[in-house]
Amino acid sequence: MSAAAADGSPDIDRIFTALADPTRRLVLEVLGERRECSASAIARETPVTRQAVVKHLTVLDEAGLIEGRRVGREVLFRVRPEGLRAAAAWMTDQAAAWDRRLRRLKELAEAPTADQGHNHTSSHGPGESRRRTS
Amino acid sequence: MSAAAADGSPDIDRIFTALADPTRRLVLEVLGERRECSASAIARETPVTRQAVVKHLTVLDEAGLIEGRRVGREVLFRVRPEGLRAAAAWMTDQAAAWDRRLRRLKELAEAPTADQGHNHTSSHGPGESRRRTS
DNA sequence: CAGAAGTGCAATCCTGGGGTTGCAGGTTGG
DNA sequence: CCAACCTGCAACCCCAGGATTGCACTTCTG
Repeated sequence: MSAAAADGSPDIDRIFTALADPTRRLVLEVLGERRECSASAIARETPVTRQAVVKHLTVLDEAGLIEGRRVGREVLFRVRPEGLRAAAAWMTDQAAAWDRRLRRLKELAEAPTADQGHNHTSSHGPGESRRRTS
Repeated sequence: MSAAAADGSPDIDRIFTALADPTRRLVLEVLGERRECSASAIARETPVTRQAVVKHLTVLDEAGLIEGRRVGREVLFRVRPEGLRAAAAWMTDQAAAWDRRLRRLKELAEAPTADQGHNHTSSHGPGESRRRTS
């Protein structure tokens, strides 16, 4: 049942993890070209064993990037554009947020700010408690 | 020198690989909040050692998601929104392509097509030459 | 009904890469 | 000039996960 992408939460982690693997992207591509496809069918036209394909399909499904339905003795998978779209939206948002900060930083640098003193951080007082930095 | 994202090619593989790691996303987030940051600074406010941070910064840089400039004795990194944007665009394109095919498939199924015979594929002729399917 | 084709599951192998430690080389500031 | 701080390798540990093999079960076809 996918376990993800059921609602509006894209589950970024699963999606990026799924998309990070080349073989998985290959499988996705094949699935994108054909309309519906079984694991065995994909395995037949890629240099990957059926079992490996199944694993990848599972990951892709959990990421909400594909969905499968059982027909007779075989399971047909198809691509789910919404998943990718959601992830794309997330990335665009992030980029926008960064842009905002950078732009702000820039115009703040150009403005004749009076108080420019770097406040020394003052965070190295007693008790480091951080991880060893070497 | 990043080695990537110099031109218009987003280098999907590097970007997704970079984004797939949680720690790397954390580093990115920190870098997104602060305007510019050194590796040591990031290491100081995350549960990661400086060396690990450096590795992640390298990966992010090669993916074109950040850029660094040497100042005095330290190297300051900043986020690069364009990289993310490019990747997002790629994903959106993919999703669109899939949508197109699925839509086409659907209207083709609804249309009263005369010739509906499944053409049997006929691809299992002589000479499999594929990998062992078990 | 028997064989072929497809799926599901479990055990195993093995490489990649995230994380750490250790040390050497540069810069900065008192 | 010396101490503090930051960066830059390099070697090493360790485990997640990608890939394979083997077998049992179900479904379709002749």
